[in-house]
Amino acid sequence: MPDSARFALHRPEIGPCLERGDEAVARLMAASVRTFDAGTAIIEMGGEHDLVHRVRAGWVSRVRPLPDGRSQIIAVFLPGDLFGVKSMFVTRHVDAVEAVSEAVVECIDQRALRDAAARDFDISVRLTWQVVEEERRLHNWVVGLGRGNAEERLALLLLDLRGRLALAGQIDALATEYDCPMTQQQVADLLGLTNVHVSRVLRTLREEGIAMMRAGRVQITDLARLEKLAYPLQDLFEHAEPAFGRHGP
Amino acid sequence: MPDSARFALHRPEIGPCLERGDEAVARLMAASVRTFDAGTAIIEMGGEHDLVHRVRAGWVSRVRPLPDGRSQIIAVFLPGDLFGVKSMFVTRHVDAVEAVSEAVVECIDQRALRDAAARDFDISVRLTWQVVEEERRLHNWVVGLGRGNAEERLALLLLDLRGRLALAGQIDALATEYDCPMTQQQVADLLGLTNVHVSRVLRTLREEGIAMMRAGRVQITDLARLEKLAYPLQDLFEHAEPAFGRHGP
DNA sequence: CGTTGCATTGAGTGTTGTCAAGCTCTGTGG
DNA sequence: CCACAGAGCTTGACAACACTCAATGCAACG
Repeated sequence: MPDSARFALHRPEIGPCLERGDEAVARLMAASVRTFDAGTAIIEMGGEHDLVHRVRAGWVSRVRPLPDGRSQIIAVFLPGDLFGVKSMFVTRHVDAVEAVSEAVVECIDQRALRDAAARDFDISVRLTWQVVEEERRLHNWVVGLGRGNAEERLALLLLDLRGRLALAGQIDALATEYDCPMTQQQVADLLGLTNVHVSRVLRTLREEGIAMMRAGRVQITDLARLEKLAYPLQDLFEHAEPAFGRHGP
Repeated sequence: MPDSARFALHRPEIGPCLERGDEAVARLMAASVRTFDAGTAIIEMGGEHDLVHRVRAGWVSRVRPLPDGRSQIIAVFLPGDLFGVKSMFVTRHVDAVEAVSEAVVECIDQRALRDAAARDFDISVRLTWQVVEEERRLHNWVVGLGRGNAEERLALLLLDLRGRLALAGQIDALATEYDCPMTQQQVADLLGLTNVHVSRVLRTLREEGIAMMRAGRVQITDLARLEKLAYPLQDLFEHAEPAFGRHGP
């Protein structure tokens, strides 16, 4: 699946390292592949668990339900992403992880992965990249939620998903449409809005001829204007720039 | 400075490990202590740098200014916190780090720290703890920004700062007041609000006899009600639970 | 052919932002 | 000692944005 630029980096020498690490991780996990229906829990909230997961196909989300019924999606994981890397250091997890679409997920015991990382430097690079990349995305997301209005957040989301799907090799880098299995309620929980308002903002984007999101598919009809909308929230340095080259052996 | 519970954990056997690691890090950094005036930049935005920092005294913030003048504070670091740990893996940083109050900060080259971590397991535990803890805080913050109203966010902030200052040994664990050098504008940038609205919400908290924030000092006058306000956003498992006990030597 | 889940729309409300003015406090220079 | 400037905080009037509630539409599916 991953061709050349599965991991886009400013330090090109790391690319092959990450590629190999990713393949090695996938090989290690190949023994334990499971499929989850859309909407089912992959990791229960509040439980203890010792597994590091990797998305093989489908979309997955980290969700925090509030005691009063509200809920917030904290992150979305796409094919190729690792999640629960934190399991290597923390046993108890406060949020649930759910399948957004039908999802194929593989996993490995955190201890076995740690041993593998100790033996194979590529694997440890791959793990670290995931953590650093995740923190970068969280920072961007805090900015979007804190300072973006509904239109800006939605524009940012559509572009972010496009970019990540392209990196994951799911779509062409220049593609202007892609499948998106999220319901409007899920988009709302991710953007910190209500489903009703998401519907309204989508309507204006549609009427303006900028983008459409319908029947599980996103179509960007005016990329330039969409980017202009999201511009204030955009991370100017699109991708992290790991300095693994400096690592000793 | 740090007495018993500088690091509150569910796995008590890690406590000493973190204590020792923290002291070791502080010792390593003792050579390069600098003082910054309130409002000055510690790390410039967009620059490259190879330093991992530690706050010795004062408050520090990671801030992302938007091109149109808005800005969002992504994180606040208190005495004892490490920041820029990411420097060990990434050279370019997209946000600035600024002193909120006059701040005393020490630092070390990321490479030297990595070598030290390889030699001293306590140090690597301390570093990992910082990263995991930071991710946990970001997750909580995304929930607060996405789903909390102004009052809930402010209540959460006041309690969060209190808890962290207590862990940092700056105040007593049961203290109901503490110094807070942030201006209302900074609080607004942190909470994703305007300074005007922060002022309004503070007034209601004051009028209700719940809490006050004036002249650089926070006084919580009705802790129970403040906690009730923040309750929906509260992380039910207050502190991370590192599984370092599983580590091999 | 209902039922169910999701999306859409409208009307009314509430929270938060904007703009602008005035206030308090502090430090500075006359 | 006073006048002044500046920064930060407060307040009010108003506008904008997003939410709530409720009704309807529209598929997919049994």
